[in-house]
Amino acid sequence: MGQASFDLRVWDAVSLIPFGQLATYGQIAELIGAYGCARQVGWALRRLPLPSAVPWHRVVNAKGKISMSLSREGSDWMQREMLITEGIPVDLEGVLQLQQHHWRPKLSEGQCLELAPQGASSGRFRSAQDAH
DNA sequence: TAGGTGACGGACC
DNA sequence: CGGTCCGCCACCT
Repeated sequence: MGQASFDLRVWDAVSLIPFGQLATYGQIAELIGAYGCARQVGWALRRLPLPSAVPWHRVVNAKGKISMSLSREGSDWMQREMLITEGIPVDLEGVLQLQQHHWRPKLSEGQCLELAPQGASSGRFRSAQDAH
């Protein structure tokens, strides 16, 4: 059950990203109180059924690139198309101008999620180092 | 069951 | 800039 709620929290956070803006995997992890779990955010998005109303395409890696991978079976290229349609230029390597479109969530928005239930606490996510 | 592989990220060179 | 390592942990042999 734990994983399902983690996925929902990720999808909820991603849904907050405004049109035309971008967030990183790590940023989403931090937003839901799972600092350091960027990799799992990627898995949660991988589990998102497509097509979806969740703006999953607005999540890129911290290097300012779309994470390209054959294992994505084309969703990476779809992501590129969707971002371009939103007015965010992306080159053929998946590189984009993260700084110019980076979403800076307002404190109030983040608080809503940080206070959200952390699931039945399977103890899977570090808490000791959350003191970031 | 052990080991390899990532939709990650940060440190370091 | 690029490349390597490492911590992380879900998934898949």
